[in-house]
Amino acid sequence: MGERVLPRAERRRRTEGKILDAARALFAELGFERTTIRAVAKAAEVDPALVMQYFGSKQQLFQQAVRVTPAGDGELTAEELVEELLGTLNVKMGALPQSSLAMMRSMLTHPEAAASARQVLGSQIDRLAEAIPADDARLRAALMTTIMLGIAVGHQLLELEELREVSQDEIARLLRPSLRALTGGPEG
Amino acid sequence: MGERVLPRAERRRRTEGKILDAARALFAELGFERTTIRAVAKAAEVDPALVMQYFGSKQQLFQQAVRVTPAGDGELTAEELVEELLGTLNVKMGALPQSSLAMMRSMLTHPEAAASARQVLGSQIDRLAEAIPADDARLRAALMTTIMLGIAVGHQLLELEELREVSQDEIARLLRPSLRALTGGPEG
DNA sequence: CCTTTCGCTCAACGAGTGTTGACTCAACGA
DNA sequence: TCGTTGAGTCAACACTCGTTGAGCGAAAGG
Repeated sequence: MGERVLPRAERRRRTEGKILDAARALFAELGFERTTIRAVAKAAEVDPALVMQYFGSKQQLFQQAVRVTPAGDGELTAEELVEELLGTLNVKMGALPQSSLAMMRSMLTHPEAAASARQVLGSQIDRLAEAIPADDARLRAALMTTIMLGIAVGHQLLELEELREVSQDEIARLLRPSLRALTGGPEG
Repeated sequence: MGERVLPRAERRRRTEGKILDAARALFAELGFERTTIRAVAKAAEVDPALVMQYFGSKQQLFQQAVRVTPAGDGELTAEELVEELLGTLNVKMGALPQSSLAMMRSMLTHPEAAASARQVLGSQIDRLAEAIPADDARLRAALMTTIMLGIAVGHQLLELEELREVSQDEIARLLRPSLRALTGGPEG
């Protein structure tokens, strides 16, 4: 019945994938501490010992699960910058990748997730700062980044109803002037 | 030397206070999961069993530790509203109360802390919405609240250097136009 | 064919956790 | 003065967790 016998390499690849998917989902929902190897194994329909054998430790499993693709590069104008930030909002609304949610969920309580978050946010700040023509560009970039962080936390993790019951377009429309106010200009 | 004998009631009061202070500090630094009853007891120079005897369970100790004083009331204009938000920033910068930090630290990973955070943020949203003359007042209030949440998380919990190395006044000055943009007016 | 490799499971260990009950002893009340 | 209360301690239980090592059975390779 459909249960084809797979070559070893392919079988391994699929099992690893199932474990990583299960780990990402649980880390994203519960955070590092409340997620147990046993629960991951059960969700992946696998023995707990296999998870250890493949990933070494819970810590390394977490690292693999939250490994994130570095953001793009390229010169930006201030306006493009705002639209890009609001664009990530679109992604966030629908389905921010489980790996990012997993990192965010644990960033306040798991030291390694915190370090990872600082690095991701830091590089986003660097990127934004390049596009802001002001001597306090880094501070402005940091404020824009933490603003988006707050929205993501409130919407995705705390699931505030006031944000959940409206469309991403409406949020983007209201947020645009607030971000624009930070993109530069001495009167800002 | 100086170790006066205290009446029972006073002695109890002080011991409870020491335990609560230690609990708040540890919950604020480590979050709910990583904070152990034993560590709280050690920091309070007390036996772990006494913590249980006084507070019933780790859960109830946490509830007592994060119990927060409800925010003030009163009518506000839109401008006063922005200044009040930026004012809480001043408090946050220096020493946001340990009880609030404890709640925030755990709000992404501890269900009860999440519920408490939703309630606190929700009542702040209600309060702000009353001062905003627009039909999407609640959404605007929610955005302002999550913006401040993002700043607090980035500054107090993630300790982003870009925010830590500047004064609260400078942050307030840059943030003011962004918040003003949300206080009302059909032009967004 | 036989041997080796390896995906995978089983059972267990050791450490740390929240929590409990029996106990000690000084402050209290009559 | 004497029994009672209650603050505080000690040792342990029951449980869960991450982690490990031995072993099984099928695929791989010659």
